Formats: sequence, structure tokens, C-alpha cells
Amino acid sequence: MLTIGELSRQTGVKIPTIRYYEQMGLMDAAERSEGNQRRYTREEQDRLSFIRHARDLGLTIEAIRKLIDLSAHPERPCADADRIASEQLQAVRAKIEKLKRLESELERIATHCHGDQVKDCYVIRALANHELCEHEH
Amino acid sequence: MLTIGELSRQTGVKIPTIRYYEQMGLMDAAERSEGNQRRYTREEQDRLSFIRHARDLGLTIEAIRKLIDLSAHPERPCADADRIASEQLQAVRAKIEKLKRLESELERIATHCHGDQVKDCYVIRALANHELCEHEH
DNA sequence: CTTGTAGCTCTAGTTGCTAGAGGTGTTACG
DNA sequence: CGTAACACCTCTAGCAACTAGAGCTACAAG
Repeated sequence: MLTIGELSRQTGVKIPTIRYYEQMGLMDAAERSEGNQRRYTREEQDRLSFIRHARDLGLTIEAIRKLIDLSAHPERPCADADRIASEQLQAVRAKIEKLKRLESELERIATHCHGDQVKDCYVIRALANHELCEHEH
Repeated sequence: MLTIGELSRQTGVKIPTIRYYEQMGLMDAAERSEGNQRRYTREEQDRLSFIRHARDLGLTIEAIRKLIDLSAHPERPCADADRIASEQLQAVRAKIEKLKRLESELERIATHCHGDQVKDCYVIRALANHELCEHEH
């Protein structure tokens, strides 16, 4: 059995975050010691690693909850799990696209300032005047 | 003079968000009508467009506040404005890099599921088992 | 003059944590 | 066996950047 601190070190999830996941129902309420401290099993460590990995991939707590429900019913079709992963992939791709557009605009803004006073500053002017932008956002 | 609703339509910033920006000190407290309703000038519309543009680019409220302070002092050197834009550019690039790594992992996860029950599902297994990952995150 | 839309303030909720206060449990050393 | 150091407990509040709702008032058109 692991203490919460050991579990934290094993998984890289901070202690208050573990308690928060318990509160949110992602982790089952842990067994307790005589003195009311949480004690964790290997399975619970695996569950937490799963959660951590999914969070790193940007899945919401809600999505993770669904995946956990799914994995508790191994006989069900896995189309739902597939869908969650695909939706996440779409979301990530959309974010990348959006950020790339921002990148090119910021690049333009940040490298074009040749005045040395704010009144001539391209950064300020570009932010004030949307028309200097090359595309919509 | 514009009402808050007109200002909202002109700039694409929602009404409660405009009031929130006022509260946060990004917008000066607006002039009021007899009946205590906010009335805005052209300059205030420009200011709000500036804020909106900067927010779209991912700048924090804090960063925007600094830029507004800068633009109120046109005689100052614009190195600070440059720095804010460059920092934002760095942050955006870092995010893109991270998201690309996630994209390739999700791609792998979302396209590899050939079982049709959860017990064989690659999505679930990949999330449970970090070793299936190609790189660290 | 009335009706409908738009505005007002204030409070609380969202997501995914993180920090702090104030108290208790556990363990290692002497 | 006592005590010091550290880990753990619960609870509340805070973060960013809004968003939603309640309960009220203002304004413009017909």
C-alpha cells in the first residue's frame, strides 16, 4: 500500500490534485489507515497514471470520466472511446492551426519595430489597427 | 456616442466582457447617460478593439494592461512593447510544439483501434500504458 | 402610455487546479 | 518511551477570463 505522497512521486501528480480527482469522482475514495490517512493499491496507481496521461493529452475531466466508465465495461463496443480520441485529435489540430496563424502575425509584429519610441512602435500600431493583419482571426 | 450593445456589435466583444474589462481596469469607467447607462466614444471603441485583438493573440490581461500603459507614453522607448510581443511569440511557438507532439500521439491512438470491444480497444490500452507512447510528455 | 428590448448591479458558477490555515498521524532517533 | 520532524488531514479561498442568472430600471417606438 502506498501513501498519498508515494503515489504522488510515482505518478508525478501533485498531492492536492490527487485529492481533487477523488473529489471529482475520477479516483474512487481510497482506503484509509487507522489514523484516517489514504492508502493506495497498485491498481489505483495505474488508474491515476491513466488519468495523468489523458490530462497530458488535453482530455477534459468529463472525457476521462467517460473513458473510465467505458473501461469498466469491457464487453461494450469501443466506438465511444474511439470517438473521444478522435474528437480530441480534431480539437488539437484546430488549436495548432489557430496558433500557427497567431505565430505568423506575432512574428510580423515583433520583428517589424524599427522606431525606438512608442509613438512609432509597430507592436502598438498593429494591435490598434486590425487592418495591418494579413488574415482574419 | 455608442451604447454598450452597439459597442459590443461593433467590436465583437460580449457585453458582460466589456463590463469585466472595465472592472479589470483595461477600459476606463465609461461616461453615463442620465439613467446611468454606459455611453462610449470612438476612442473607447478603438481601445476595445485593441484589447480584443491582443486577447485573440493570446496576450493576458496583465500584458495588455502594460501595453496600454506604454501607449499612453509615446515618448518612451518601445523596447518593452517589443519584449511583450516577443515573449508572446515564444509562448505560442512552445504551445505549437507541444500540441504537435500530442497530435501525433493522438493520431496513433485514434487510428489504431481494430478490436470492436472495449477490452481490445487501443485507445484505452494506450492511455493505461504510457510505454506505448513514442516520446515523453 | 404602454410594451418590448436593452441596460443596470450583484452574486455565483465554470475548469483544473493551487495555496494556506490550523490541526493530527507516523516514524526515526536517542 | 519520548520527542522532533515530517507527512497527512479537512476546509476555505484564490487563480484566469469570463459566463449566467436574478431582480431591477431605462429608453425608444407606436
